Amino acid sequence: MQKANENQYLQLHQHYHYLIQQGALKAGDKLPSEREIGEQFSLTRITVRQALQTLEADGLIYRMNRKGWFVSPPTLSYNPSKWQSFVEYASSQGFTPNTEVLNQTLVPADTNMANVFQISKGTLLLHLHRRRSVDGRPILIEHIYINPCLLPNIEHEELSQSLTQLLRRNYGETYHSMDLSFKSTALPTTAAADLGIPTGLPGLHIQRTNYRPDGVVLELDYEYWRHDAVTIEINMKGE
Amino acid sequence: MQKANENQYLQLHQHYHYLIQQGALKAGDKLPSEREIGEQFSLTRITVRQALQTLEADGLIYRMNRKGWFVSPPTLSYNPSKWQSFVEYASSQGFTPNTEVLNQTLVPADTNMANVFQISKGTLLLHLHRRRSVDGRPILIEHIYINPCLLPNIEHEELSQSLTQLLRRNYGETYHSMDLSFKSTALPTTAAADLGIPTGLPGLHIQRTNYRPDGVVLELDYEYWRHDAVTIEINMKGE
DNA sequence: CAGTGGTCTAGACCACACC
DNA sequence: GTGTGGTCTAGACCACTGT
Repeated sequence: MQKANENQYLQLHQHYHYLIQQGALKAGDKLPSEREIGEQFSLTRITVRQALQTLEADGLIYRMNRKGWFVSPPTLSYNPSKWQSFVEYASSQGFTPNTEVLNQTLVPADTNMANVFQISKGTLLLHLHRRRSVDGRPILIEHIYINPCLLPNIEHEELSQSLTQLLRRNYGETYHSMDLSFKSTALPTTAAADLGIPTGLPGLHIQRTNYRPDGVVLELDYEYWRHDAVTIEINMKGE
Repeated sequence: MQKANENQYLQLHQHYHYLIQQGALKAGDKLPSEREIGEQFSLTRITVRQALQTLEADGLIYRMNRKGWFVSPPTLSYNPSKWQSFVEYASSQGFTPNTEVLNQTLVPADTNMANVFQISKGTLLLHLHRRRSVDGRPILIEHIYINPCLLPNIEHEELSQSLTQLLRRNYGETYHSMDLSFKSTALPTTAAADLGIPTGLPGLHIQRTNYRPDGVVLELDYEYWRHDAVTIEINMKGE
């Protein structure tokens, strides 16, 4: 019943914030159940959940659907200016990366895609839908569109590997420049489902367009990241 | 009482999502009060709030403290690779930008700052705490640290203006390169308070380090953005 | 099966904004 | 003042996980 300086959910938030920062709770540790926490602090489950959701927004904890709340591991650092593949930068940071191809189809280009790739509407594009994980935790959903005319037989390659490396090795293609767009937004329902997390959680949406040296678009990439899984690092030279 | 295909809060979410996308609700429009919405759809306030918070996570609506919920305006596009000032890129996108200096002090460098600026611990740094708005809506809190030894008398300048332009005009300094780091995280309590929004909302944290041509650090900048106010755009050349 | 989080009801009081 | 969102109580049932 205390109406002290602080709201109760913020006090509970600070409690766990402290435990995690001090290392009393470590990455991957499971928190007590919401009901247990409620009993321990004489709080309603709703209040407990508000505290947990605030910690989740901080990126300090995450939930596995109906399994419980867990302390978040450190974030992956993603540096587009290094032109490294996911496997390269995840491994070099001590994570064990994994890629799954969820779907792989040829789809006709709509008006927008036709514009981007400078092809006529209806031309078939390779659509690659992948899920990438580190240490067994899914953190990223990719939707990649590639113009197969530029890369004959690419659809018969093993597409769970690094596209960067695949293109270099088999087709001699080399990325020349890319446009990136970052937006913090809730994960779309489908991406959240693919990641196994509830709809509406904050996420990071990245759109990437890769160009060949001659300016032709090689690859269009929509990425949906867990908001707490990644830090973007970029080094810019100018001006 | 319907336990149909969809949760009730997701149905309500879709309802407003549709209204906003169709333009029936426009940027800046106020939504009905939580209690009114609850009556209209026979839902509890908690369920209504869950739907509203999901729309907020999408960036479609935002709240003004105890005033109500409003439809979000379009995002500001921030392109660090263009080396433009806030005023330049906000104006060119049709927004009316504004900058307020919340605080301006000389602070002794701690160990970390001393390392970054390659000065001895305790040397005085200029700390600039600013709030930036577009069309009257605060969207960004800045904490800037500058080594005043490199820029004599800078503390007597009008510091609500663009630092980029100020440095160019008065000191001949020109940025040469910068390191950027982006992280999606909840806004710290103080930043949320400065922005007039509740603690714990998702936000975008940007850390920027600006270097002189000789590699000396000119400026260290911590930025906290509303998550729904900005899209980061970057063009990279390589490799 | 029991335990977990996910959703929801039907209220309550508070602090603050606006009039 | 009244009305708003902010916080909180004390329950409930459901869907799914792991045994």
